[in-house]
Amino acid sequence: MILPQSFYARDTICVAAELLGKRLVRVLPSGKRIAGRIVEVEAYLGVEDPAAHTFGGRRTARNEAMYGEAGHSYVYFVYGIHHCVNVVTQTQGVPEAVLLRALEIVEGEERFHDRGPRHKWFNGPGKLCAGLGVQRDLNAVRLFDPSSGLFIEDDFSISEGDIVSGRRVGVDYAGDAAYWPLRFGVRGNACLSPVKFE
DNA sequence: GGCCCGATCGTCT
DNA sequence: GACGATCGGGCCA
Repeated sequence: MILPQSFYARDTICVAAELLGKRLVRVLPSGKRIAGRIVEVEAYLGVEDPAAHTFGGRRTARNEAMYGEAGHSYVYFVYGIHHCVNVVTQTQGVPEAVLLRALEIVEGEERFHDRGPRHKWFNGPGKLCAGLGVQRDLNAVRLFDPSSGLFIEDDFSISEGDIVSGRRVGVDYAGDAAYWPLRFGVRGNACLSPVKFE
């Protein structure tokens, strides 16, 4: 049911595409379970990717989790307001990851009914973290371990024809790399982030 | 629906 | 001291 660590220790683009349809589960300190189907992701290809935090081998306290074992989380804080969560891929020392950008809720809906239309509850990386209560205390945790409070379960697989790809969002500083087709989504899903795939 | 803009602070130089 | 792997509100259509 829970995806094994070996799922993540592979080519980052493959992991990104195969994460679509899987179930991201958050168990809050209260024991309450919230889960959503992953419908949008972005791949970040490590030292050779100008859009990645680890471009050129940059290694700091913040991005240390990206250099760690596959299947760990990488949570960081942006714009002074939001958190974003990634899944670390590849082997130790190869700092690649997949950013989780949007979910379709499947468990715990009642908690969100006062937050506007359902398809906007998790349609962006910042809202995804806010909705699940993901902050830096969940950085570098094991996503293949149910005791982490954040883990990923097998659920659906999306066939290649139902996956759309496009440019990545918010990385214009990376030049051409912003246009590499490393964002993947479930075709036609209402819960995708607002930025269109081209 | 789309475009513009301000918020707000951790992180790195 | 500058900037960001974002969001929501305001405005216009």
